[in-house]
Amino acid sequence: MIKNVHGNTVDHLGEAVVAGRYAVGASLPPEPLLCAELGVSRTVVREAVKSLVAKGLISTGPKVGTRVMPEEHWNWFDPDVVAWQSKTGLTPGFLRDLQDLRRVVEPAAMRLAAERASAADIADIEAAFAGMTQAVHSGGDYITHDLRFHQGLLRASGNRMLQQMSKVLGALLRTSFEISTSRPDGPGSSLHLHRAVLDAVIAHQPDAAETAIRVLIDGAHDDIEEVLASRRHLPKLGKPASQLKAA
Amino acid sequence: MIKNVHGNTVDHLGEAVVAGRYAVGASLPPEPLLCAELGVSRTVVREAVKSLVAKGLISTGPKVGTRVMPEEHWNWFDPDVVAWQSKTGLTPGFLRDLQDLRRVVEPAAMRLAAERASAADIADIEAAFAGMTQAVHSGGDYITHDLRFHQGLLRASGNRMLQQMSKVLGALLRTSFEISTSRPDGPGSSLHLHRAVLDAVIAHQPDAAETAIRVLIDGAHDDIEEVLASRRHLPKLGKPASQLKAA
DNA sequence: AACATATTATCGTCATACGATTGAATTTGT
DNA sequence: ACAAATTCAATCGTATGACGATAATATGTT
Repeated sequence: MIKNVHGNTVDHLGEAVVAGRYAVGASLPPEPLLCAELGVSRTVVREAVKSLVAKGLISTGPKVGTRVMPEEHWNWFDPDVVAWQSKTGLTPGFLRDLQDLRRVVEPAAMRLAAERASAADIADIEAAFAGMTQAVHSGGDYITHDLRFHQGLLRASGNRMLQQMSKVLGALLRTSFEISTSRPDGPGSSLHLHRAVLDAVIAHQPDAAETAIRVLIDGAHDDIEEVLASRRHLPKLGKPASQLKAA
Repeated sequence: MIKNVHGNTVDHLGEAVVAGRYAVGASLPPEPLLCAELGVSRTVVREAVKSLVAKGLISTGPKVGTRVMPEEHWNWFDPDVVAWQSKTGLTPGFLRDLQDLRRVVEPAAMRLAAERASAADIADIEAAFAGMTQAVHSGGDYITHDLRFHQGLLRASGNRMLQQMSKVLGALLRTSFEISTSRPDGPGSSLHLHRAVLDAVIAHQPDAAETAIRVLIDGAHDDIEEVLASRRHLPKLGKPASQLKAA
């Protein structure tokens, strides 16, 4: 998946930082070294560094170098940051944060969606649900449609901030999906739960929508907590960071 | 407030984009023109542009130029983006989004804070509250301490994402403060409401903490809705975008 | 008119040079 | 010997010029 030099460099450095390859507060190699390591010009390295600064991952200064900022300064709602974290492995702590967030945000968002969803919103969500159904029955890409389903619901809330959380929550949904596929019936069992949410939104019933999503969330929550408890000795979940080479 | 050439350029361009100086989908002037306008080198312009791309405000491409992305693509949890929006004027729609968000997030965060606040967290919040008290009695900077108060509470929730919302919510708190100062007693009347929240958190009483913050939020909510309703003819709130010159 | 081709505007990348800042080493004074 | 002022040096910050890559537009051909 080759994009362009800039994008690759940002990804490479961002992933390295998020993966903890450099300790918080420590300095990255000086620009000339990074140029040599990555085989790109200083221009590219500098612009990539500026991108990471814009995402709150690092800070720079003359003589002081490029240092890793503390994690609470990182922009955790940035899709790239979340993607890098997902790629290097979701820590239990991060998963717990995501679950807290989801339990706070999604029920409230479903209420709003039930009140304000437009016809176009509904159509999008219906299409996503159709995709989920088909994926369960005839095989196919379930998770993509699942993400679109939840993303559509968040969008239907009509709130810019709530909508932006779909990218972050997506990381949680993906993990939850991976877990559910490893059990009998897998995602199929939750199809009707999704349908209940959508029906409530279509019927403009905030209470019912909130209740329905709570059932859905609690199920996923239990699944994840179970895995978290059983794998307590393992530090991380998700795809391990493997090939860190680029150039 | 001169910082450095890069920071000024990012601010200038970011503010211009957020202020809607260029229509969504439209192109900014080509790099050479921007260099001339801002009186900086192409290096600076390019790095500034990359920073804005990282925040989701714009996108670039050869021959296509640098175009403004649709608002739902902007990273609304980025402190800079929020600051630029606050500076150019908070639209009623944006304020409503913020209020929705606050009503969803803060009560839940208070519950978590009541369960997990550490001694250090409490000390921070107490210090902020002391600052608020002093500001009311002997005059001083109330809003700064108020922001620290709420930020401390969010931090005490122990959740990375919740904590990051303090910057965004800060824009709402500032507006709410500006409104409350224009009435008798101003912020003084809400001092005991803040105290109630803090006491509940110290006593580890999630229910009480949630109830207390709800009272606080509803008061601010009513104030803002009142202003929004009475100023319906005015498009925006907050400091109007005035000096857009830099260089 | 439809399609293939050439043109061109604009960003993408590279290379080099020098200025600015700041942490650390060095000197100096007491 | 210790502290304060000074010098030094590492690293990022900014400027400039050049050329390659890409894609929208114009041109030409069938």
